[in-house]
Amino acid sequence: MVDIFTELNKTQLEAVQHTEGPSLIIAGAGSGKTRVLTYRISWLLSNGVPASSVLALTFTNKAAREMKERIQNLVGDDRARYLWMGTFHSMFARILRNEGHLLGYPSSFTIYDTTDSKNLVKTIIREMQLDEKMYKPGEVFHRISTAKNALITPQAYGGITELISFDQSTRREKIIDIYKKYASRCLKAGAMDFDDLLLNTNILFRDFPDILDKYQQKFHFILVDEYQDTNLAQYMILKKLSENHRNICVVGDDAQSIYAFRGARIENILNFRNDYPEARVYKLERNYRSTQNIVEAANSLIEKNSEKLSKKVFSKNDLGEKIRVVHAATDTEEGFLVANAIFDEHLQEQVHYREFAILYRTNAQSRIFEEALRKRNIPYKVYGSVSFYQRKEIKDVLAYLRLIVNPRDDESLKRIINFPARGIGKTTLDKLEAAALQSGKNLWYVITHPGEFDLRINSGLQKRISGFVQLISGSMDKRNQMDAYELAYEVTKKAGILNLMQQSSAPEEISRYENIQELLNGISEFIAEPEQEGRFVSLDEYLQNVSLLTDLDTDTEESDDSVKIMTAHSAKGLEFSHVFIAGVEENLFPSQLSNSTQRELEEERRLFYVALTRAKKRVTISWARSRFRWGSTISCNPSRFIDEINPEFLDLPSGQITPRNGAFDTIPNPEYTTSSGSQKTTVNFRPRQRSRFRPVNDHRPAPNPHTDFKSDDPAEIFPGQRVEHALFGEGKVLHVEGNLQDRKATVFFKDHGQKQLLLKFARLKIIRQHDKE
DNA sequence: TGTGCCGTGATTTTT
DNA sequence: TCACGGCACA
Repeated sequence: MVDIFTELNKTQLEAVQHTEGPSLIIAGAGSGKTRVLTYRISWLLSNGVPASSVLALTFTNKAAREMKERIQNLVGDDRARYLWMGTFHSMFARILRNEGHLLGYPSSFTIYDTTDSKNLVKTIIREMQLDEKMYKPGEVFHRISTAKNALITPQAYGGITELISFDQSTRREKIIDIYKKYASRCLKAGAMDFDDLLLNTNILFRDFPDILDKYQQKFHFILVDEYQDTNLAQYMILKKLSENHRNICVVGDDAQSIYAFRGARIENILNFRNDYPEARVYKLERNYRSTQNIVEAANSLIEKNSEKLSKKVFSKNDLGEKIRVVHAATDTEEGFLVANAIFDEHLQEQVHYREFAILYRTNAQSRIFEEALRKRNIPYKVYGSVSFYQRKEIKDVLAYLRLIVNPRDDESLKRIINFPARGIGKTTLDKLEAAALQSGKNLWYVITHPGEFDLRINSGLQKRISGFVQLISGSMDKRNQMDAYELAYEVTKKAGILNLMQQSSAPEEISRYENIQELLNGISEFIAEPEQEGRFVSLDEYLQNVSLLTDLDTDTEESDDSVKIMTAHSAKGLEFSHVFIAGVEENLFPSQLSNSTQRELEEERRLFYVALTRAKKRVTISWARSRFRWGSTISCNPSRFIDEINPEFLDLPSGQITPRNGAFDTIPNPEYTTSSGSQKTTVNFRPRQRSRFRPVNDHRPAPNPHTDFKSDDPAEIFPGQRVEHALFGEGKVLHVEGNLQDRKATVFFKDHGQKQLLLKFARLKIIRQHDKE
């Protein structure tokens, strides 16, 4: 093991070596909290603590993976392997796979994501014949989710007068009934949603003391990352599990609590010492990441919050530059100014593009920066757009796999019974659902026992349905002979999904096809992973793993030199040399929906604090005087947060912020003109393709040949050329039409025939200028 | 059963 | 503005 005495400062060392009894580590931004956690676990392991008795919880797969890797490096693979280290959800899912039968769940239960959950809520609302405008599925689901996070079961919901009277005040008194139905339907389907993983663990521990006892005995040491973000359900589980040994170590920063809107309770960390009076508190106050200026500026801002633990974060790094505050006339100009600044700094200061990040409050702001960066030919990656696993085609394929593993999963069945289209339409599905509802059976039971129901379905339809049944049950039988990849590949092929997409030349279809390939690659990587040690990996195992992934778990490859664009929320835990915080305006940051109460405003302020402290060297805050929102231009004022930073740390060009300050005028900006025509130049510039995020967890899909495909500029494509397409291979350009943005080419591919391709999507590589056969 | 038009409504979101 | 969902039609 590395010498911890040289690698850690005094407080860090103390926190690492504190083994017995509860401890609270207050870790300021950039203070080396991950380092402390990993060393602490390594310390435990190298002092003879068995890995299987250590439970280490994080909020993201990425954080868990990074820590695991670091621990492996410190103490070796074989020791680290048996750690219970992962996200709250995945660790408790693991417990529920083992013990869930006590609550009536199969060990191969399906995990519903938010979309599945909302769909089910919607179905129930329809069945109850409620007005969908009054009972919006999303809102109803949110109520249910909030209840679950607060450990309120459907049975308990009625007893909470606050909830009932709130529902009455919004004239939605049926929410309790929807919640009850929703819960029983999930149970019937053998499915849990994300919140159930926590709620059911609580129920399990509450109703089965022997099970609780077993895990209390098992986990001698519990460590929790980002403790400020735990909700009540998580808090209770931790409290119960640590009751016996009381070796719980929580790490967090109250100043970075930004998920209250999802049920996180900042008071969990604020009150830790009440729960564990004997707890030792360690404060990591030295920031190793940022310059003194950035740290001091962030401190001066967060001081405005009343709810906080006392700590004084400081930096011994360089003093650094002041925070630049710049403003633009319009949001479009803001995009240009930021893009130009990045371009110049990259060029003049030799900073890699990957050292830049643009942070904002809402995802909708990304477009402007995408366009501006593209125009400057600056590589970028947008985080947090449509998740890979949320894409329709991915969800469709996964629904097949889920149904094979858990035929009770009605949501999956509904999703795919008519995809690809096999002539089983809405009317038929309604009949099946009615039969299922009446009999209390699952849809799968209904379609496998059609004789038991009075379905009134004609023979043609019956044939099609039994074809579907055969497709699925055929694969079910092979679950133990074929591994996850073989089975997934076979199903996708047999269901005709691959064919369906291969046939089409529509750009969206091609992209879908590529995504499915990526998914399959991912499965293949998963089963080949060293951790599997070459054993047989079933589809069940793969699905258990995949349900809890999001594409934020993607590794940023070292070689990837691109500017990162994301919300301030997504940036938590990351660091960049140069950070741009954009759209720092009243009603945007802080959000207009969050400045009504003191608590909400304080959370916005913490979010801004998080954004500031991502930066190592330089922060640039920008705002625009007018912004295009929801179809019209609105005028904006600079955010109060700019005022709240001690001006001593700010670089305000003429001393104060007024709409007249042309702070960015100092930056060379040949592209941009302030004339009213400037907007036009950008408006018709559309993103060619949203930068895609590969689904990567611990298992990285094999590099997709299509991703590495180098294409030529659409403007260079002309009739007569010999070109290559990632999927269709070689072909000859017959005809090109349309203007630059909508340029469409007719290409004859020798293996796939004639296709029409929109050049802004289809990537073509020129092989020869003139096709001489 | 599949397609196209119109109206509505729109934060943040580790799982 | 843009995306999605509902409804009307073929």
